[in-house]
Amino acid sequence: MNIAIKKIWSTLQLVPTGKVVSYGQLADLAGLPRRHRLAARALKIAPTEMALPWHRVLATSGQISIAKESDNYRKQMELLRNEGVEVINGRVDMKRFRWQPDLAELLWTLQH
DNA sequence: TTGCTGACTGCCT
DNA sequence: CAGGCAGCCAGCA
Repeated sequence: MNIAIKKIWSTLQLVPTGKVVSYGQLADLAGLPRRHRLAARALKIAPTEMALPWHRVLATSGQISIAKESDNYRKQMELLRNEGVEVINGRVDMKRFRWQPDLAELLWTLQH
């Protein structure tokens, strides 16, 4: 499996409960600027048994980026609400819920 | 190699 | 706020 995909997955594990990131932000944090579409692909092909917090990734607009009719769409909304993230009309207020780690937090997280 | 597609973005109407 | 669209970059036929 592609090393870039693995970076996306491992970076996603750092996103704390109750916070969200955009695809582009996730790629940036993984050290892969301009690879937001790769981040999307990484989530799509991620094995279920990895138990990644895939639901904490949204479009930069705050919209859920899955087909509204799909089971996963409903599941993502449910998972987010379960951890305190407000979802209104399929959209999250990114100003309030975006994960914005500062350098100290990132370093701490990477050590544990 | 070429062309098309997509769980994306930013810009412009 | 909703579309439309070009740019983007892997994966796949």
